[in-house]
Amino acid sequence: MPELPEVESVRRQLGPRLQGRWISSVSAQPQLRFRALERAAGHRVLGLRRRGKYLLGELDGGLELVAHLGMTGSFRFRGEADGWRPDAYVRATFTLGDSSAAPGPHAGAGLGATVLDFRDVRRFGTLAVVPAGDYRGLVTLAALGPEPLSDDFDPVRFHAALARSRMAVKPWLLTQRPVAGVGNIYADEALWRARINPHARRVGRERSTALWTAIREVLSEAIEREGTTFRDYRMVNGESGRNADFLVAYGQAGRACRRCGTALRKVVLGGRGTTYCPWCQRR
DNA sequence: AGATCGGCCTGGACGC
DNA sequence: TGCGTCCAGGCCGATC
Repeated sequence: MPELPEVESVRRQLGPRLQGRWISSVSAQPQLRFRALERAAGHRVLGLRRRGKYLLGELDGGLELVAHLGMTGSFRFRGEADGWRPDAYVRATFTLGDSSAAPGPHAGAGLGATVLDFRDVRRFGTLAVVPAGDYRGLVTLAALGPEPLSDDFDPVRFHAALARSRMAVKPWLLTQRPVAGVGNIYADEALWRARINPHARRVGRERSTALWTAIREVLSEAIEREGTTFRDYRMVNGESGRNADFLVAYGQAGRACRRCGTALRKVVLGGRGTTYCPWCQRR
């Protein structure tokens, strides 16, 4: 399930390949979560940024291509990465023209055209073309918290927000409001590291600072390993991330806690599987 | 207004 | 073998 490190790994491979290129055409299956995709045709990609789990493609003409990988979304270039061929799960296809070529109906349509496929088995992914920065209808993106690896993510403000919230700390993290890009895997990992019970509704300053640190560490380390692959997540070059072997909480229920040896417990919290150490992370 | 819950979507794991 | 059931979970809209 792509979270910040996975999306960042995709951005690093995709960005240089898209920058400066024309989108000559777009085709897509009708999807509930696709919006105005055809408006991207004839526009040039000026850059590819990431905010939380969102990829933001800056297009000329004041447009923006917003992409969210959902649970199973991935981008692949046609014919690359061991001869990738589209299958029934390719939901959208972008045909790209040269950096130098003028945009138009034929640009990039000839032999050697670069074709980018968006594959998404479970259709939880989002693709939308909007006026730049206009996130009406993308409520999570519009209210997205600070980037965890930037100076905008401040431990004092983080603690103040946590103190104001009356939610359990884990579902609160997953709202994307206190910090952008933390999903189920890295929430469990960070809470384990900071020794905080995922059900906790009150967290002291010391512990909240530990959580602030843990979030940054867990995400940075996962980026270095190019993300966590269980089954679906792949980078643009088709390779898996290498972080799965380093998880100490998520998916480890029943195994001995690395700190104290207690069997890790799995519960459902806010509708999501949650694994924690009932001893180290006691309330 | 903030918190909570159900729906979306599909393949794979599992039980009988 | 084959069928049915359950699970994974990010985001969004409805409801409390």
